[in-house]
Amino acid sequence: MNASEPADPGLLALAQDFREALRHSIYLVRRLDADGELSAAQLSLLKMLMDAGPATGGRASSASGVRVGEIARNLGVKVPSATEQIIKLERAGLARREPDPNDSRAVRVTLTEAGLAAVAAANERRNSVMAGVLSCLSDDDRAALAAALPVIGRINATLQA
Amino acid sequence: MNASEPADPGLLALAQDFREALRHSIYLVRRLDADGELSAAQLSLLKMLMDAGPATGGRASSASGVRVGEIARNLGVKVPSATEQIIKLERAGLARREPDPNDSRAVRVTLTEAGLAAVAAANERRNSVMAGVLSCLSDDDRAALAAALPVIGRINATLQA
DNA sequence: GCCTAACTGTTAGGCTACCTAACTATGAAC
DNA sequence: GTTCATAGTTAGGTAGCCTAACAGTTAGGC
Repeated sequence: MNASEPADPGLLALAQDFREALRHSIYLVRRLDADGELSAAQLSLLKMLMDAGPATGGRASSASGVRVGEIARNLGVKVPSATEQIIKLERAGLARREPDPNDSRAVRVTLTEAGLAAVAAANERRNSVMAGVLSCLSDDDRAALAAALPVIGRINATLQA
Repeated sequence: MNASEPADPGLLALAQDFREALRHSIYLVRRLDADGELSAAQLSLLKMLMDAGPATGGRASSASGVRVGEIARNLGVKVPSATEQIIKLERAGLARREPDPNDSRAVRVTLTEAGLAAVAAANERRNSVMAGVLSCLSDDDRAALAAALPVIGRINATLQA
């Protein structure tokens, strides 16, 4: 984390390779997201609502839905950016915005039926495209990829904090 | 590649997990690219010039530098987008645009000294940040990651074609 | 009680990077 | 030497992000 250390050369090489892999992957991601029905940002937001949907984090005391600030933090964007996306989704009938009964400053965002269906459809479509790409790999390659995904998840989780 | 096939459930699960990992990784990438000196798009372009720099692809007959169309294809963007970035880099003194001696329609883009230095500096900085992140992992995790990178590279190479 | 401070979200304005469509200029084919 | 294809640029538009400024709500200190 500290730039003042010289850093292990092997670690730097891995860092470089990983960066390179991610850099090239944006092309893949762009292709996946070019299916037109839902933008990457919007799908991420809807998915988040779905995951955290039914019961917020929470207790019976907490109302259903996710707060705007929480959404922003989860997506790694600032609050105004989240608001913008939420408004678009609301206009599209995929999400709903309701005042929080416990805190009138806050807004609770929930998925509509249509939103749930849209997430499912978009995910299915993108997954099948991705599966098509992965089907060209060898079994060993797929195993190596599968083994690394939790690691990448761990890396991303670290940053969230 | 074909949506009409039902597709192996295991493959679909892997596809979903991989998509998820990439989706979360954009946060990491954003952090890495937020160092201000060079945008992600510009660094990618400069890096490409550096990699393909000295001798295009080519023979002695081909002039030095990379053509705009080739740059666009390599970055996975359309030609006007490439032109836009190239012009910015040119204005910043990091790249040079010269007419192709063999084909007056074409333009050859090359790195300047300053451009080379900028790539090196930006890369170093980003690598050390990334290394910092990776240093929090266990040895096993790093090994798993290292094993998967060539696979991801293979996936990306497939798409390029 | 009330005034200030902290917090939640929206609005306004601006930036970057991408896109498509239309154009210019050169090269190649016949 | 037209005609067609190719290489890049220009013009205009969109999505998604940002910061700064704002409005409303809650919580604390006195």
